Amino acid sequence: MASSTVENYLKEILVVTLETESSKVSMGQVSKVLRVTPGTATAMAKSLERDGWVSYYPRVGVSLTSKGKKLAMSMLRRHRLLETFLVETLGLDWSEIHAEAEELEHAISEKVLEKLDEFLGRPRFDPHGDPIPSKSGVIKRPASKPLSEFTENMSVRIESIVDQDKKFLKFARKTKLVPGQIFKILRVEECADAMTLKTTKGQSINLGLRSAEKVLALPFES
Amino acid sequence: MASSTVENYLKEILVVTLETESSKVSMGQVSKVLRVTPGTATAMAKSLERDGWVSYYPRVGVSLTSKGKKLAMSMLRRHRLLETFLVETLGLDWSEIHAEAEELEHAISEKVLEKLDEFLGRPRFDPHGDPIPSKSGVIKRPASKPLSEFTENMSVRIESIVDQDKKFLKFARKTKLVPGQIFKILRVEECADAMTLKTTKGQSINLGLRSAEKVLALPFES
DNA sequence: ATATCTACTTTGACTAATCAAAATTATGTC
DNA sequence: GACATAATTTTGATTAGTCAAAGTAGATAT
Repeated sequence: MASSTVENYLKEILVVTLETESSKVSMGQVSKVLRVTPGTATAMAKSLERDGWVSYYPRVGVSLTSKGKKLAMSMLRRHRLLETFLVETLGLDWSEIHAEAEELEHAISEKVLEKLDEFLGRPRFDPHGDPIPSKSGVIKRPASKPLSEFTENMSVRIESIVDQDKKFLKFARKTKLVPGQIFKILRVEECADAMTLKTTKGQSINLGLRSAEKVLALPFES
Repeated sequence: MASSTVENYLKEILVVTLETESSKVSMGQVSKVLRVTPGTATAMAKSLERDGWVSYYPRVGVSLTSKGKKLAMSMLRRHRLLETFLVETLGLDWSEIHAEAEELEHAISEKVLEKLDEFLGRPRFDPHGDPIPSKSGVIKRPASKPLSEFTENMSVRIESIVDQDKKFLKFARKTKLVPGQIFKILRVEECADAMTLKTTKGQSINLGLRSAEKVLALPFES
């Protein structure tokens, strides 16, 4: 049985793998996302390898084995289903569900998860718009890309917010920068490092490009 | 912050305290309910005392401090609310919810618990019929007593099943020996160590006195 | 009152997970 | 190519929680 520490390492390694689209994750990245010292990450890499969760290439990084990937996917599924439950059923605030799900995901059994999935109507996306892996570990990621990569006059549908920073999530919610919303891109000012969006109702938002990178969207044909 | 190990020790100490109605719980009992060696229980007693959760009287036992009792009550509340949720909302089987709640109770935050309580309509009893402590830690226990202490021709209302043994719970469910049910006591045969009950619908059950001790009931005036 | 038994405590050892700080190895610059 | 810098690994130490086995204290019995 994997401890919740192990589950966390595997899940975060998977998330970084998906984000960077390279199979090996460096110890530096691991130690950063898990907020441990580099030495701890190295020690953990060895013990994860010993137990068959990852392959460890000294001074290069780790990559998930198929056993490791399976567990990591299952963690992602737990996390996202729980987030959905917390928002949809219990009405918790969008900005606070991440930490809650982070705890619960280690405690919920497959059986309960299955019932929860059923109860929620087998949702395919969580409240952030991220896809929920299926029971068998398949994940369908729509080809969304950061807002910062769209050009003027395009219409977009927000898919997800990459960042988990509380303040940013609060801001995003206030300005309706949430999954499902449609925006038109009014202006992109590369030199001023900013872009202006408009909702269908006419409200406009100014967004720094730094922030725009954290918001994934799909082109929207109206 | 208390670890989930500490939470478990405190909760079980509280349960034993309530059951035996004596404030001190011996190390033997602690080691038995927590399934650890006696040495481990002693070591833990010391560290619980160091952190102010219990008072430890060597060779006698431990008793909860008010701080310890508060946390233990909160654990009991979590446990029973979660069991209620698992049965009422997710439709899990009565006999399997204990173990599930045992895990989840350490992961759920006060905030989520509060929302869950609201969602469930602030229930006062869990599916086993045990009272759910209020947020402030108050527990109302009706004056129920074991079935074995009732006499012939009395009508009783089942309040709770003390035992957590899976097989017994399965049997109890099948024979409708569940909280809320009304039975009439047909016969008590002290010498044969058995009693016979009858549901309002006329079905009868034979129960050993050993088992009858595990079923708490209230007198029922029809 | 002494022997015995049972419950409890102590001791020594182990694993998982962590940190700090020192040692090592790549990487990049001039 | 030598040297500085950044990333990684090693080493030594700590804490929580556990067990096995040896030691001790109280209670019980004869």
